[in-house]
Amino acid sequence: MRHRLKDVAERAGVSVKTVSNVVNGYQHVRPDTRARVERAIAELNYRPNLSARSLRKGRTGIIALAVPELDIPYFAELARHVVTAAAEHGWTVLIDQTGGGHEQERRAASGIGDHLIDGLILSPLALTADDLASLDGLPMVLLGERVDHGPADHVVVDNVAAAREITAHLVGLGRRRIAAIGFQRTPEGASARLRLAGYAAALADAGLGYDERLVASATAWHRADGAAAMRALLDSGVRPDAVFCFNDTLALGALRALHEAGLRVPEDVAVAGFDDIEDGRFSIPTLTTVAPDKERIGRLAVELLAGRLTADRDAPPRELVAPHRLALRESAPDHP
Amino acid sequence: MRHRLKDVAERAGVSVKTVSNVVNGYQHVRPDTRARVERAIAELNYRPNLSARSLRKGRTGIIALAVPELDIPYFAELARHVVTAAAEHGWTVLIDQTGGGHEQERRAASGIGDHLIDGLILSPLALTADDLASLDGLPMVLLGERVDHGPADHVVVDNVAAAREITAHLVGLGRRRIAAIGFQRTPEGASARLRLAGYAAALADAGLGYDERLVASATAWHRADGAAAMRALLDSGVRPDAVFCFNDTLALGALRALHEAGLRVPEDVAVAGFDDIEDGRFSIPTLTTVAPDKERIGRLAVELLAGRLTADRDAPPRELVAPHRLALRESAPDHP
DNA sequence: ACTGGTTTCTACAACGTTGTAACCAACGTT
DNA sequence: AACGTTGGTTACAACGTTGTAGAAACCAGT
Repeated sequence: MRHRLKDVAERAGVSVKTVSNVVNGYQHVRPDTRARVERAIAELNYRPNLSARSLRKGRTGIIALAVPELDIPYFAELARHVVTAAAEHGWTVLIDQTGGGHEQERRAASGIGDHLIDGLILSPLALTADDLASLDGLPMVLLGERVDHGPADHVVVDNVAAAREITAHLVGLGRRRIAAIGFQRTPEGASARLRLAGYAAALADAGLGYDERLVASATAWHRADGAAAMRALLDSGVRPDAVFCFNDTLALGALRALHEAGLRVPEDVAVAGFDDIEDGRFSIPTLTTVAPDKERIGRLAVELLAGRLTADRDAPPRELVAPHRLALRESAPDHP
Repeated sequence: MRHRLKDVAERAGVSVKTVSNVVNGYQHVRPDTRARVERAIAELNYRPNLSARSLRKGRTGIIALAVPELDIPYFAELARHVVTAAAEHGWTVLIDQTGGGHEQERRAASGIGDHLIDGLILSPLALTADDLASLDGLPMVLLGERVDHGPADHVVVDNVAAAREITAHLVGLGRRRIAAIGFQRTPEGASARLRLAGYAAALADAGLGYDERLVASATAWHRADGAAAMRALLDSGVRPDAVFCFNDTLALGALRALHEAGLRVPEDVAVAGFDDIEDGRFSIPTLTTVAPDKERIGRLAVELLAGRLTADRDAPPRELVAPHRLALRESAPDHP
């Protein structure tokens, strides 16, 4: 049922290579030859065999996007943008879930399907600079935190600045006991550390002391963890009047815990998140958050990868900063 | 930097095929030969070239999962389960977003990367039986609605029964003016039609009339559509005391619209959804919903595909029904 | 030593594609 | 008329792997 170049060639009465030339849009083919070949292709419903093509060319036309979890909305939204941007380059995107595990990220980085992908866009949680250094040269772009100036391109948002801005916004609302949810002591917590730094900086800017008891950690960044952390804060008796959660799912969990505790948002406690996921626009109350430009992040990542794949294979690693803005909604509104 | 079987063979002092045998776990290789080859493999960090392997074997080891949108949480969650189940069969899953468009689904079904994937799990919105019939034989499993007994395997949930049960639950709460959100007149609305049928059946069971004005349509099934439909219902003056939304994101949007209208859930209006996405466990209020066994759906789909790929290539198409249950939460609680 | 069977290994071809080099024909230029 | 140039086409080899067939070595059991 599947036909090959040879079948098309026989039917069109030309050589195999001529058919190949037609398929690949080679210029110098006589119009009537081209027409004959195209008719044969259509009649046989010929489709090129990509395995053979990529064996021959050394390229597959597939890039991989490896994210910790697809059912974290931020990554799902990001995936859509990467797929869109990649499509413009004629690439198919293989989406891989690493689960955030160290070993799985290593596997992803070391080539997933082995020679199956031309490049990788990786959103690492657990990968270290050593890991990266030990990998043979699969062109790679990292999203999120830089892995200590590892040897790969990066697309980042300015986590410190963003966290500082949104914390400052809470300060501007007159809040004084501002908690933070999402700290992680583990090596995976690179983003957490940066966001905490921004939070602390904003407090210092405002002349507010940094109170360790207001900082709650969260192993993962799911809704359940946010709810648990919020409950812990409330139980500990440190009566916060605002919370900055290090991502939106944490914040949605916190909203839930506050609701269960009978506290009003934003009147009693203002809540802010990070990521600007779709849910936050419809939650009750809607969620104030840092909105990274995900579309831009996806596009920049694809373009960096495109660069690696064509021109500057051994250019020094670049780091691009994607813009962000604050999305002020009900949970911590524009003015007090 | 990339090595081939030949390089390993030379280093180990054996033939290329022997290395291939070692790599593929062939039994009859002398232990010391095997050890020598394995050392050479490790020293060279050899990785098989999957393009070459699949050209030779006619199999790639990749299956594709094509869903309308990844940032609809239901599909993201489903994707995770499919990936997990596929991994147990040694398959890599290429995740593809069709956008729900007719043409894109056709493209996905007709082979995405062309010879690149061994099989396809497709969650179609717009595909018709004619489309399927016209496709050459890529092994395929369809999720969700059957496409009018098309020639492919299916994994479904019993939409009519599930919708009937959850509507009956609303009836059981004493609600009498039960609205439905999510109807679609387009060909894409197969699920919508089944769920509407279940809704209507439950009303009939309870001796309640079917009132067309209580049925709101929604082009897509996003939060924004749910909110808009809910607002339209409220504005139309048909004062519903319950709403069955055809999926959870619609329901979350409806919750939002009810909140903005100053109505209490469930006191004034009970709300039920369909899908049991993570969000619904943390929304305010938490969401009563139909919980299809997504883990099972993913697993069944992979196993049907496995069957197609090995034994029964031309067996008659099978349809498997995945179980579902009701998850009763605050938005339409257990008892009135 | 001879048989038949198994284990261990190898040479070769083939999977379907494209890059290379080479060919012929037609053309315009000297 | 000889020349180079370009357009259009083709034969061939190669990409890295594995299936096939078979050779060589080994092992009993006579």
